[in-house]
Amino acid sequence: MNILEKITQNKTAFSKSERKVAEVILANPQTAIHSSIATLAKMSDVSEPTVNRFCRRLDTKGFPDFKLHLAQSLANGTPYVNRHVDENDGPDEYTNKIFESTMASLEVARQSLDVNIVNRVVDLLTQAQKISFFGLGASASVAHDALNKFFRFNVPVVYFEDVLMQRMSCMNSTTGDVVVLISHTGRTKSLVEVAQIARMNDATVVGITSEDSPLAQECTYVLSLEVPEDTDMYMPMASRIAQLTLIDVLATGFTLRRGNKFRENLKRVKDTLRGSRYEKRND
Amino acid sequence: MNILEKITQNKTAFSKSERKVAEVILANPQTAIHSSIATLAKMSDVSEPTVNRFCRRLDTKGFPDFKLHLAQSLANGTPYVNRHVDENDGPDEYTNKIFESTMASLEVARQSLDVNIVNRVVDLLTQAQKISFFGLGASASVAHDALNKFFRFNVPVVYFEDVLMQRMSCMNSTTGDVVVLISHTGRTKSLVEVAQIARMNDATVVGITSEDSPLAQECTYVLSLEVPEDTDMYMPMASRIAQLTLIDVLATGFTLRRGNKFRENLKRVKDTLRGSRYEKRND
DNA sequence: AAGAAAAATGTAATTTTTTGACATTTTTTG
DNA sequence: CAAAAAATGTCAAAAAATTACATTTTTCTT
Repeated sequence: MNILEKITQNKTAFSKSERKVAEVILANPQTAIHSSIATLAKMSDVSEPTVNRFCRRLDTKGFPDFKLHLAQSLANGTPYVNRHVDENDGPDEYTNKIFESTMASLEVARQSLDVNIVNRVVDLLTQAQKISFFGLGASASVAHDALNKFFRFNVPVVYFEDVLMQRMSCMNSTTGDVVVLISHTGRTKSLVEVAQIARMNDATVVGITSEDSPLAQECTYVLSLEVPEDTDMYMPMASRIAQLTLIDVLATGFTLRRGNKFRENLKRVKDTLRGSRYEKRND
Repeated sequence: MNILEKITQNKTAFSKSERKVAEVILANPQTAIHSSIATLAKMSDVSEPTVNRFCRRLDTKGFPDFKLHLAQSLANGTPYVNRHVDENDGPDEYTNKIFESTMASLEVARQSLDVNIVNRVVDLLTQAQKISFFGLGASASVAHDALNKFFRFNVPVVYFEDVLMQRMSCMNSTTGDVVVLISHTGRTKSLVEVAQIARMNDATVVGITSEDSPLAQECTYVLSLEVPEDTDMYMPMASRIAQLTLIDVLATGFTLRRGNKFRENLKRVKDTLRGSRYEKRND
């Protein structure tokens, strides 16, 4: 586990002096990894062995080993989630915190994803007669995005924002149709009902939602994305971002599965757009 | 830059002994970060100062500093490979590659962002009489998402997918209105025209687009997001994800600026949604 | 609330690790 | 082939981290 999160979590279990060390490190981890144990001890106003004991408590071999772990936590690509925006943050701070926690959520999401199901869903999609993407509220824009991506593939794809339209669309579905439902919590009543309707009409229902949710129970396949809950108010909805990335994964899997001829086709679609754009200067 | 790549690249510039060190490190970087300079020297069959000199040649302060860099390179699991999806990737591979490249793009985007402009745009938004979010194609879903987020803030916010509606809406704009235009390339003709119309009608135009693009030229403020271009076909549109994250940043800045009473209000909106959801079991 | 036990912390010495100075070897170049 | 330059190693000094132990603080018992 990320050692910065570990520090944050264990904070209560620390002794008074150890907590002082923790504060200093959390306040400025970048400085910490470039300091010697003596410097850090002075900054925390404790003795050197205390810093050493602090390191050991976090299951590291000692101070140098601790620094290694810390460096890894700070490395690009593995930011830590616990960077919560608070009231007094300036633009610089909240911008960085949001980007970092978004990246961290993506990492968590990736790990929670079951690749086998991804593969099976890609299979399904390539063979589908019709694909529908539905979501409500914040997830609506994700469905919207999916529409955009899959539309280029020249497959029959459908998206409605309106619940009634979603229901009607599902009423008319048949075997071979795939309905993809997107919901972070998986507790939105109307969406669960849409799932039921789709299933009753022999469509295959794929849920992009959290495991064990009411929605998940109604789905044929569940692509579960466990993203840290947006506990506090400022927390951006990282779930959407994870969902979008998953859509990218599905779209990519789709393209790969369809093979070469299909990809050429895709290129033609891209070229068609050119007319609506200003040319790029060749500089 | 990733230090492992750096070693690979500079390999030719190294001296004979230094190359020996390089080999040993590249062969087993994990071992390297947990060894002392003495151990590593013995493994490479060179003297300790040689290892030290090797570290310095790579622009590090010394051996411990080198280990820190190395640890960071090793942090995100897959160190020195360029992560592009290729034809022969299995589900496991392309899933990981997409997640990783998305995270990497976010990092790049964050660094390209000018915080001062973020701050000024947040200012603008908090004082706006009306906020419009417009985008076309893939960026439409980003605008859609922005609508969702800002709608909760109980401010007059507008979003149209249709170009004609966008134009009409801008025709009617006045001083105090803010129009946010989203486009990765900034070369979509109709959107550039929308920007011109908005400006002619005294609206402030904010562009979320790439610097120096035709669209950027027409904007009052440009939030430039330099995201690696989707050069190859499989590359997902990471730009959207960066745009969404930026929307999160703006929304967060907005909330912070509005202060406490506003946040309580926000909580009430959230509570209202509860009726439409299945309760979470308390387990 | 006093005193004993346990836990936490600091001091100082020891050990380990890293670095610097300089000698020796190897390589390069005219 | 010799002289200069570069590379490498040896050894000692310096820096850093760790250990052992003393002192202080906290906790628990009576």
